Amino acid sequence: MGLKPVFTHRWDLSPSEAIHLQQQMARRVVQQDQFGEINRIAACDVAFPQNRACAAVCLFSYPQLKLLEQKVVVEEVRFPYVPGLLSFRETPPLLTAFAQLKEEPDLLVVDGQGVAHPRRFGIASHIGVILEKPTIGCAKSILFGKPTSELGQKKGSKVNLVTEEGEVIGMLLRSKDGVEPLVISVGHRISLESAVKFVETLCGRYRIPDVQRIADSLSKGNITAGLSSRRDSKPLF
DNA sequence: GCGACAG
DNA sequence: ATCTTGTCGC
Repeated sequence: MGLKPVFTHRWDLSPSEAIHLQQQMARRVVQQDQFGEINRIAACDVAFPQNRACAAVCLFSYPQLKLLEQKVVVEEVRFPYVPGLLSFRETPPLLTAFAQLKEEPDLLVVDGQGVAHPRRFGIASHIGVILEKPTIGCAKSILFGKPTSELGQKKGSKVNLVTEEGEVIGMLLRSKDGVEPLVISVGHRISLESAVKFVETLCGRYRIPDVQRIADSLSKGNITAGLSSRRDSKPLF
C-alpha cells in the first residue's frame, strides 16, 4: 500500500555529490506525455517549524478536486537549504508521506521546479523519477532561466522560460490578474504544454492552485475539514 | 570579483 | 522557508 520509490539512493550526500547525482538522474527525466486517464492528483509541501521538517501530501479526485486523503509526517532536517539542491532537504520526509497513501495518484504536483533548473533536475523531477509518476513542477518564482518576453497582466497570459542557449525549460503563467506569475515546468512523464493545461484547470480564484494551497496549509499545521472548494472543470484527457 | 539564488 | 501585527479589501 502507498506510493513507494522505484529508484533509491543515499540522501546523506555532500553538496558536490548531490550535484553529481542530479546530473546523472536528469537523464531519466521524460518530457513527453506518458500517462492514461487522470483520476487522482496528489499535491505536497513541506514546512519547517522550529528547524524540523513537516511534510504533507494530499490526494484529490480529478477533475472534481475533492479531498480524499491527507498524510503528514514530521522528521528531523538533514540537509540545509541550498539553491539548486532543495530536493535533498525536502524529498526525504515527502517520500515517507507518499508511502502512507492508501490510493495511488495518477499525477503529482510539486511546489518547486522540474526541469527549470541549472541541471534540469529540480525537486519535481527528482520526486517524479524516484516514484516514476507523471509530475508537474509549479513554483512561485524563477530559479533558473529567463522569460522570452514581457508577460501580459491578464489571467491566462503565458510566456516561455528559456536558458541562455534558447532551450525552453518552463512557462510563466499569470494565474490571476496582476499577480506574480507561477513558474511551471516538466517534472517527469508529461509535456510542458500538458503541464500548463493541468495547472490552469487547478487554479481557482487564487494565485496558487487549490490543491497546493491545501497541502501548504496542512504542512503548516492547519486542518481542512474535508472540503476543498470543489468545483467542476472539464477533463483534459 | 559581482550578482542571483525554488523553499 | 521562518520570524511577526496590524490592516486593507471583497
